[in-house]
Amino acid sequence: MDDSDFEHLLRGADLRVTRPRLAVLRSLRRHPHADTGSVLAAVRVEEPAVSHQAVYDVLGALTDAGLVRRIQPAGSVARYELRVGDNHHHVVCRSCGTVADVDCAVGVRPCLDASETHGFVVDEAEVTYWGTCPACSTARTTASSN
Amino acid sequence: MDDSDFEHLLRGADLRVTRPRLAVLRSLRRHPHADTGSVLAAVRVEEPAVSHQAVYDVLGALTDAGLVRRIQPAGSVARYELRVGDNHHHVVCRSCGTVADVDCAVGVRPCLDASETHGFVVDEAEVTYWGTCPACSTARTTASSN
DNA sequence: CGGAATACTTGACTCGTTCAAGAAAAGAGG
DNA sequence: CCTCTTTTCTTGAACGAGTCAAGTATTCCG
Repeated sequence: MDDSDFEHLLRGADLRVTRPRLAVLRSLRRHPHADTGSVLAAVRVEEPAVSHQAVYDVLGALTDAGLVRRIQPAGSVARYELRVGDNHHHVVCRSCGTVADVDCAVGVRPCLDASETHGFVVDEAEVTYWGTCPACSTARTTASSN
Repeated sequence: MDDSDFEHLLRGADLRVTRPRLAVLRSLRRHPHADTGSVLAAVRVEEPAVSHQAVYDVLGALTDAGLVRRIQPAGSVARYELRVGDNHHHVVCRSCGTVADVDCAVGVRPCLDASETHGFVVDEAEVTYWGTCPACSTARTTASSN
């Protein structure tokens, strides 16, 4: 994924190619699962004049176009990632909020066939694994052994 | 689940039995998946003097004690339900936000065994099904056929 | 019934996100 | 290359769920 790929991605989605948009995409390539604030900070390293509203707009437009995916684990602000279309899932650390990708355990569309959905037409099954990340596990063990 | 059950539940969790707490529990019995605002409104029907902060505190205490479960689908405010400990899941309507319960499709702990969790110690797998509820499906079909 | 601990009220405040209006830039067509 | 229309960005204010803090009231143990 280099800049010309990003450009094609944008044009393919009928979106204009702008410096803020390229900067947001580059930032997400470097920092998957970044929240809006982090994206804004990263963007401003290369494009200091970009407004926070522009980042919200860009992330919204990219999400609507399907170029990025928005996730929002309970208790967290919105986070974004470039990896789309492969129905992967996420592990979230209860302690520090860190997010990591998890591939599908059961198959291509795990758990998508719910037993009884009360007449809902289901189009996506999102799995969130909750637990403790390696760093927080270590910290906790170390602390309790003192 | 009557009031004396609620009372035993609270005492069993080392929580004092108070009018606001009973009112919150009754409200959740009547309206599963209610958000804080709805709970507050329902509580005030019977207990007009209860503050919004009290409802936040009560819901927090009940959640910490494991008496209620907090869910928060992306884009929604926090919602609460009395049904705990059975690892059931939820369908959420993309259009109106309505939530319904879904029992486990695969077994008791579906998808809990993620293939590769990057060293995370996973203790829960939360599944959120996204789709369209019956009411919104009907509305959409009707509108487009005009 | 009295006293310590817990729970609630009040009111201010934070922060992620959205709204609105006008200025700037992209890119199609000439 | 230039102009015009549309989209995108800037600026600045506002919203709302949730939290913080200090003081008052309630629960319930002994």
